[in-house]
Amino acid sequence: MINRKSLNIVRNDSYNMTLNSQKPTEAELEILQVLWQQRSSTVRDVNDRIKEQKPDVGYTTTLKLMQIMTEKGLVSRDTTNRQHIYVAAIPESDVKEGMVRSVIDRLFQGSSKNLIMHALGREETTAQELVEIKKLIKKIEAEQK
Amino acid sequence: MINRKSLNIVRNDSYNMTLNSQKPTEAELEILQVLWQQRSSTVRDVNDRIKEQKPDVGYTTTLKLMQIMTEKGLVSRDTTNRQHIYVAAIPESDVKEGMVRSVIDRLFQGSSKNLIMHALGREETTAQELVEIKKLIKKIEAEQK
DNA sequence: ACTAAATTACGAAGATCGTCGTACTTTAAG
DNA sequence: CTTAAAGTACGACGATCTTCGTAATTTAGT
Repeated sequence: MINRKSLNIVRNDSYNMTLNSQKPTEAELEILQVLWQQRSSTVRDVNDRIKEQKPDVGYTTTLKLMQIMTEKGLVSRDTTNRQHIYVAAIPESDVKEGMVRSVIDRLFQGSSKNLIMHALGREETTAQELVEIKKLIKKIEAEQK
Repeated sequence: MINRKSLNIVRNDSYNMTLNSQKPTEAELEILQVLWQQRSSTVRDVNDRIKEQKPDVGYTTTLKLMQIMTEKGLVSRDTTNRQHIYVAAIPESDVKEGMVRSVIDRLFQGSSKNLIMHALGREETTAQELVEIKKLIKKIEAEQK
């Protein structure tokens, strides 16, 4: 009677323990975007930037989020001065890779190719971009030999 | 004083009203996967399938989820017989497209190409697959002229 | 016809997330 | 030194998601 739920929790916990750094929440991702772009920022900076897209986000909301992200290890901060200076603690590439892989696994049978084919079919790729993609493919093919 | 929060809610509501059909939750997505694959299923069927991956999911959990999904319009069901028969009410392609676009917008500067380049760089594409991709590119290039 | 098993309906609990108000602390300006 | 402005800490709330227990209903087998 103790098992079902607690087992689930345990499994999910360890699952997230592994993937956590790649799975920020929606709001956390927005903050990380700013930090990746600016290299380091104060809460004020981040909040100003986010307000450009979402004008109604309160300052303490961003602050609280960033404090939680510190606990989670998503960001780290320098608290020597009054205005804490935050930096992302996980690389953008890891998050990108984690999210892309998640989409591939959940919707494209685990196949990169399936995702690529889908993306190509979106009618949003210009002729120039197709050339660049072909170039990359050639490079990969060369390496595979 | 009434505004900040309520405005946010309104915006998010209308936002979701539009995207809702493309944004199932995690658990809802798993159920939809089964329905897309089987065309139609009972709750029992779906639950059995999900248990293959997550052995601890209770039957009533799946049932409740599917009832909620019915309210949301994500699935529809035939209730003439005792065992209700469920089918997905939104096409897999819409959900795929919605999620791919979301990833592109949030992590790849809105550029399909950036996502494709990233996916290509994952070292998981075989030579054969690259050939197929090139074939598709050629086809698109032909259409673009 | 009766009981056991299977099914549906539904309320409620526990988690997480995003939100903010408020209290406290620090700094800077006069 | 006092005070106003700006920053941090933190508790709490509402929404949403996932979970399950329990009650009510239907079916099937004997």
